[in-house]
Amino acid sequence: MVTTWLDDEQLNVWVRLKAVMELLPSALDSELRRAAELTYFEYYVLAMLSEADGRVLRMSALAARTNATLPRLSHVVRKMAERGLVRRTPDPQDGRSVLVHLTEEGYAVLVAAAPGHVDAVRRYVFDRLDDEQVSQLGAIADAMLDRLDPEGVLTHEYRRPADPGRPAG
Amino acid sequence: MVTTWLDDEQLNVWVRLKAVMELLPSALDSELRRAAELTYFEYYVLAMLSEADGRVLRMSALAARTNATLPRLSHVVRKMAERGLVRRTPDPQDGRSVLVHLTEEGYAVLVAAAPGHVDAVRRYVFDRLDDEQVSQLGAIADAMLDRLDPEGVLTHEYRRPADPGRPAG
DNA sequence: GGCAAATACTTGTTCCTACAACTATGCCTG
DNA sequence: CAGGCATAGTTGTAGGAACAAGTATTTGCC
Repeated sequence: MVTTWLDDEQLNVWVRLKAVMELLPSALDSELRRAAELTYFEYYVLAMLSEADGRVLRMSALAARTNATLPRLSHVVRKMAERGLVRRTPDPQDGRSVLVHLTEEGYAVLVAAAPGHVDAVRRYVFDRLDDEQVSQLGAIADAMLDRLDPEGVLTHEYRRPADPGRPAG
Repeated sequence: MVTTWLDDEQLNVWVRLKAVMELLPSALDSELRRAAELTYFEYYVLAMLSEADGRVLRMSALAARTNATLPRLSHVVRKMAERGLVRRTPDPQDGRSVLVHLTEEGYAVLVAAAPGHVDAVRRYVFDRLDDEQVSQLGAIADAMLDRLDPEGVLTHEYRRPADPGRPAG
């Protein structure tokens, strides 16, 4: 371990980055709960399913895309199934696996929630950034992800030219 | 509500920013738990106290600096007091308030944990960024904080010229 | 083809956090 | 110098996530 301290500018930047990481997710979570009775996490479960072929994913694939542990996802999906947002079926290919399907109702809930969520993302993130800063932020995030997620599990296929599928966000 | 969709680049950047916000805090939390038996939150409780005059803060001031609710902080501080990391005393100025003091032991734990934590921050955040990107990131975070924390409660005094106090992180 | 190991999930427990209700102290107003 | 209101914390309860253990299915190997 090298124990080099951060210089003053780095320390300053870190304090602000840390503040953003604490405030932004909870701000978005609040808006989703209020407007759509969805948690931030549940929203992205629906979003990931909506982007998948046939709107179906196996539990483990869904867990990877949402950065969830399997136990956590299992509990959440059970409750979402009780609400009718998703449906679970056994995988005919592999009896150990469970397929999670996005229902019509779940898709409708996502479509209803998406504009408000996207609007919140714009307000909090993009409104005050010019085009150059947006592309700078992309490069910076990429650099960090080299260390944090070298496999690109979470960025999925978003490191290639953008997937225009809607709704995403 | 305006319901403008994000353009492709914005969507791409958002996916990556979101990934950073999910992975980075938990990566830092893991390292602190492993190396120092401190949560990310507890570490910053100690850090905020260490930077305060006399290494003392009132509960409400500490809650503001750590972005915690008072109930949450109350529980955590009670446990940290049981471990001997902090000490609580009534405020002679105001009988409603409680002063939280950093103990020598708490300071020692912070000093022992800081190098590893700072090292992790460097590895995950700064190592792959050049000086220009660091300053870009500072400006970008500032822009977001205009909306997220207009009062600057969390950035405290870090928007002014850097406070060289060590250890911070 | 049968046994061991690996995979894919589920269930149960524990810890942590948020929200709500409560207590105690200080302030302010008539 | 009351009575009412605001402030500062604590405690209790309920929901969410992490970790550990258990179940079922498939795969690999002799």
